[in-house]
Amino acid sequence: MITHIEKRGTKTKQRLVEAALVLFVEKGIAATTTRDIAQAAEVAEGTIYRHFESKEALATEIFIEAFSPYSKFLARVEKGEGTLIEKIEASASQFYRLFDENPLLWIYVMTYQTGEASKAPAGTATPYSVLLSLLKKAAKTGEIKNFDPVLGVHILLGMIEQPAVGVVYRELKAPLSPRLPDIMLAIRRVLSL
Amino acid sequence: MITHIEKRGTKTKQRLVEAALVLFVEKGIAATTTRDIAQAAEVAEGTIYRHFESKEALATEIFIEAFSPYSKFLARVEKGEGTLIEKIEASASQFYRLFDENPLLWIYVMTYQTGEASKAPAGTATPYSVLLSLLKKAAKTGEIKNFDPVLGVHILLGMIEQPAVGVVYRELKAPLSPRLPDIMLAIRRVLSL
Amino acid sequence: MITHIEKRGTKTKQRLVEAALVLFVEKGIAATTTRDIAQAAEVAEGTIYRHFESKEALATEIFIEAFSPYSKFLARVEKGEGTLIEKIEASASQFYRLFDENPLLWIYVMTYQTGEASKAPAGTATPYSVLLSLLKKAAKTGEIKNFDPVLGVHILLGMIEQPAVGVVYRELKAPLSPRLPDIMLAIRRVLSL
Amino acid sequence: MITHIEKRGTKTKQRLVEAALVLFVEKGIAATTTRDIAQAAEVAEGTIYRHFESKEALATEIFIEAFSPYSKFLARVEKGEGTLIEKIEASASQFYRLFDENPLLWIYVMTYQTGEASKAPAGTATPYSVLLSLLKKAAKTGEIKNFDPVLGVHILLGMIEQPAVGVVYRELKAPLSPRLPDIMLAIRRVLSL
DNA sequence: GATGAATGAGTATTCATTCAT
DNA sequence: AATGAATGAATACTCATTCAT
Repeated sequence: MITHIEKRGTKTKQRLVEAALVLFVEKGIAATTTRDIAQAAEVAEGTIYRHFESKEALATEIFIEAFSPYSKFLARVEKGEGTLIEKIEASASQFYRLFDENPLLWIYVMTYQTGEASKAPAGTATPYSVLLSLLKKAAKTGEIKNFDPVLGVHILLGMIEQPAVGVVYRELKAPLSPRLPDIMLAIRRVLSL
Repeated sequence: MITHIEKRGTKTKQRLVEAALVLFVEKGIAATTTRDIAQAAEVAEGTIYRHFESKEALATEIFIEAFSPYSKFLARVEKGEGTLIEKIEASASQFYRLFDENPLLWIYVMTYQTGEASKAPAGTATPYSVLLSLLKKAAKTGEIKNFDPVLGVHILLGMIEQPAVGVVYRELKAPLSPRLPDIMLAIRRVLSL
Repeated sequence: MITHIEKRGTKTKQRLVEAALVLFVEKGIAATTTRDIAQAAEVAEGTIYRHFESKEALATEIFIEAFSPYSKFLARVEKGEGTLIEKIEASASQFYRLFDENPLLWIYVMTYQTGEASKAPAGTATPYSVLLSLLKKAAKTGEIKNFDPVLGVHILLGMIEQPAVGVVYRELKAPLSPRLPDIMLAIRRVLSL
Repeated sequence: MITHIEKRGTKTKQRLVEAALVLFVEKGIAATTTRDIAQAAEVAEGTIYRHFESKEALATEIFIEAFSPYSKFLARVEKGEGTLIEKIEASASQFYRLFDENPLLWIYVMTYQTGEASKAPAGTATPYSVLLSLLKKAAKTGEIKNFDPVLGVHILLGMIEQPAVGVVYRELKAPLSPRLPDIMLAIRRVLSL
């Protein structure tokens, strides 16, 4: 059957991505071999190269595939209507929603981003870039005061992202979304809003 | 001449550690080759093995050497006198002091710790373990209220550690210690203290 | 063409075994490098590891492959019908037959056996174990007299195996099988049979 | 004290030889590292090179030191007075005497001799060369009959040397010298003398 | 004589990638 | 699309040997 063959192909790629993701998070990209990936996905090693140009390309594709929709979401939030705190909440809420759907993927995204620095094309909206622009604007309008925006961004980023690390290391129970109100409360206090 | 007296052996080991540290942070342990290290330290590859049992042992030694004194410091803080906020400030202050002395080393310690999970012997005091015990005690005495201590720990950890990441990626200017008052203010607000 | 059909994989493994055998006998296992083997077999060094887990595994497989059928043969002789001298003759005759087919292989087996002691699983029939059991039984039935069986076994083993060494060092002309009658005559004299 | 220093040197060389001998027999020359030897002899690795030009030279010296007096003994026996059987007995007797003094050394000599072929200078009297010349002469004088001398030599060599192997593998109890009469009886029977 | 740090060539083994089937 | 044998460059690590002290 034709559809069977079609699906086989699609499925194979999906299996490769899923297998690779687990391994990349577990042992890091460099320490994961193509053999590991092929075995976990139950395909031949050569098959990886039917779907991806290289191991690196596979790693990058997983990152981009996840990050780029979120980046677009962040760009929309930045340009949209709303107060500072509403925009921060929208960003964090979406991050936790995505994280809860696939925690492994987002831990991968978080470490990939810092580990390999900015493999994301320059100009892409990142949590850092968007938060920074929001805080700077709010400082200008007097919405917040007495704060170095760059320091503020890092404090906020830490508050939002570190709980995700907690979930992966089983210190915090999934899902993360229900924690949003508590975290937002803390953020509001920090910003005195 | 004074410099003439320095032992060759000690110097070589020190050069290896310094070269490895830079490379480990830059590209990760797995992606750093013994050849890289030897070239950077300007010694023969074989020389690495006169001072360390393996590349892994070198990586572990760098971590332990840095982390274990800080861990002992944390343990002393935990058992010592003082309010919650004083203890948090003491821990963070010491961390920033050490970080400012050698930012690379402490970025390495932070990533090594999470990357390879708990290569630190079980029972060792970590920022997470100490903060958790402090918050739990404070919750019991009513010093703080309405907070899941585990979530609280991750929020605080994020607030303290993320600025260090900012320094390494050149978003925040070193040194970090002068930022302590601002960060402690934010923490006090979060804890409503 | 018929030769076209031969599987590449099988051939490669066979070429590796043959190349390794020559080198192992010539210079010993330890002194033979994987590079030597690969060059002699005209394959890449990495190819060795597609067929064998390690150099040691290759060495062991060659030994087992040759020795284990002979060991089974010895076990059958031991349990079968016949006089002492008939059984000794059967064992020696089979050894010489195999030796004449591939002298190198059997020199390898002889040295491997003693060199690495008993890599052969315990309980395997060896020339020593079988001859010893035969001599002990014959001593009990009175078939032979006045002899320490253990000393006797070593004398007989030396008589049977040392001529094979002579062939390899070109002191005796191959094949060895035609020498069997003379050697058996000597053995009969020693045993006074 | 002067003599103390002198003896220290001599002792060091002796300790090196003894340590190396054990290791060479245990694991083979190639598989024995200079580090192994230095550790076993409790000296620094560099010290080996005060006493020997190379690891190979050390291995060769051990062999020559043991073998060459025996070789001279064999040459004297060959040229001396006596019947065939007396000369064989003298050779074997001396071999067993030396073997009993230091079994390890003589196992080493036996394997070194065959392993590295003829590192002994050409023209040196070896058990093989002497036995061959004796048997050939005896065949000419009619002392023995109906025998290919080369085959005969290998049979006799096997009968004499294999028991030594038995001792090393703990199948036969040391010392070997008391076995000489039984072995000579067997040899006499083989030669019909 | 003795040391032990240092070397550099070499070792077994791994691995991302290719390619004929 | 998929396979898996083959590759060759690279890897962590070893080792006999040297040499300043």
